[in-house]
Amino acid sequence: MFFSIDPNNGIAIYEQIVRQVKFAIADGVLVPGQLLPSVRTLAVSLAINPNTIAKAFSQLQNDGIVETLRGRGIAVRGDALEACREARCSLLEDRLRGAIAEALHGGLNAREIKRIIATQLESLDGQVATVATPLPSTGNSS
Amino acid sequence: MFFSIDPNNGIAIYEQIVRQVKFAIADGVLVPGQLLPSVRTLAVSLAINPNTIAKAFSQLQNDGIVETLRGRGIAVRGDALEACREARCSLLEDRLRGAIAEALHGGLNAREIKRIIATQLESLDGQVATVATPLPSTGNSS
Amino acid sequence: MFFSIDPNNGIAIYEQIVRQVKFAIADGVLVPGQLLPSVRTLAVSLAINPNTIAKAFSQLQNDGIVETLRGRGIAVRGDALEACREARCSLLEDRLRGAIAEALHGGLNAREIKRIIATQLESLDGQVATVATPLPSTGNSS
Amino acid sequence: MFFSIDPNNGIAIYEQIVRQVKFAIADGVLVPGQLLPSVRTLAVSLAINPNTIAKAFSQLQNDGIVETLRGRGIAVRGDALEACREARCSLLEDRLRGAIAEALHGGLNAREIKRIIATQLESLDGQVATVATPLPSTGNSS
DNA sequence: GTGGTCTAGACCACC
DNA sequence: GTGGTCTAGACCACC
Repeated sequence: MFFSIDPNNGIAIYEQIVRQVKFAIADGVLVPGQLLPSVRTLAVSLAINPNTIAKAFSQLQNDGIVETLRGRGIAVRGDALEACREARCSLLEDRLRGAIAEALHGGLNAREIKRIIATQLESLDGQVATVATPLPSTGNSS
Repeated sequence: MFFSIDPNNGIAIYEQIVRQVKFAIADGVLVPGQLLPSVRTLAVSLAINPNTIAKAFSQLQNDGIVETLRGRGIAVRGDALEACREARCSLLEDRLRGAIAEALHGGLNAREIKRIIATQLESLDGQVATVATPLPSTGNSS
Repeated sequence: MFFSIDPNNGIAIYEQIVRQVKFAIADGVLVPGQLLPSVRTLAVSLAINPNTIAKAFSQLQNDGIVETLRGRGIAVRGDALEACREARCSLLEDRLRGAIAEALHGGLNAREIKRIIATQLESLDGQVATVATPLPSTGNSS
Repeated sequence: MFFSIDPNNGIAIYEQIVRQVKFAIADGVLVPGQLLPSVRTLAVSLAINPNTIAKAFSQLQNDGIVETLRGRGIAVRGDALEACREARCSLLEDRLRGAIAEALHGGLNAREIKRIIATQLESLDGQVATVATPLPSTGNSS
């Protein structure tokens, strides 16, 4: 499964799911027409109540990202890719901006922030390298 | 006032206050022995309910950062500086790490993340400079 | 209370609430800035689960009709009136159109439908006359 | 085929089929003794799951409108005409009454409702005429 | 099997 | 007091 939920990171669980579905579409992991994992399947595999999953999917439907096929499941809409790419950018930028703003406001200067970020990127990049960077020939991706 | 509260950034308001008090101490804006602004003063100036301020101060007391001086107010403890410096680092690192982790997990690679961060640093650094460090020549602002 | 819910009329309860809130705003019964009845209050007075009320209010927020004032309640937005007037028209027209289409398709002709409608209007109009037609000078309101 | 199903009009699909069968009988399009189209035929022509058709037919049997002729199919019962005429009236009246009640409750007065109805009758009557009344010489279909 | 709706009841943050 | 989120479990319509 391509979702990883942290129930204590301050972001509501259903919101984490909404974001990750959008990211997966933006990334091509979920393609237009494809069915999302079912509410019950996700609920079991993430150990989360089905209502919470349903709430996330309902919001994705409101956002025009998915559509329900009665009795069959919930599918990625044909026009979702572009919207998800834009959403991913703005969602991630917002979060990074918030974190950086707090760091600056909290008394760190740009150099210290950059050093922290570089450290985090190194340690985190390794963990997801096999998933997120399947192109070994990129050369200097960092 | 050195607090800036965003009621919609996902972090609880009382938690934002706790963090910013710790940052102010780590930064030397608040020094050991100094009284915090009163609950009422802060509530009015931030347009926030006094209960929320009180909850933040209560948590600061639990964290061993401040102490109540009966009849006088709430003061920064003598041993708070070191704890706040450590807390600042870990709090900010945690938040930055979370944001970066989501970005990597969401399909951005390190280069793209660095570009976004550089952009945010440029735009934010300018804004904060005028707000957070208004006294370039002061030397001993406390 | 200005809501009347029928749990068995085929329309979801939360959807009935959404419609009636919009109608109340369109009608001036709820005015911009005014707080909606609280979730708990409505739940008790309508004998409906609070979650169902909350779901309705959440959809009203998605529709841009209301906004939540943290800790105070949910208020009608300043720009809700026009949107609700338009929504009322289209929602009611859709439902009337559906009913008429079924009647025509089911073998009634326009004259029979008009007769039924006239009968219903007479009996129903009387019931709500004091609420819905406060203008005695209209002359031929029917 | 004399059925037109709208999967999104709020009425359950099987219920739409039940109603339309009754209307067809009331209208003489289906006569006592006549076989209904088979479950499979209807399922294909309406692009609906056979289970849904079967559920509708089962309810028609419970309502005493049709009977199963073993090995031959499902036929309109000899005494169905009168029951369907009554059912048609009450079903359509109920729906029209519901729509009108909501319109009155929602703040429209009888005059506005009548104007909407007249508009709908005009536009719908034309469309339905070509489908439901294949008699080009009728002249005054209302 | 699928999602949609609803009830019942809990905890949280904020006023 | 206020709304927001979450869990647990039920029933429905449709496939």
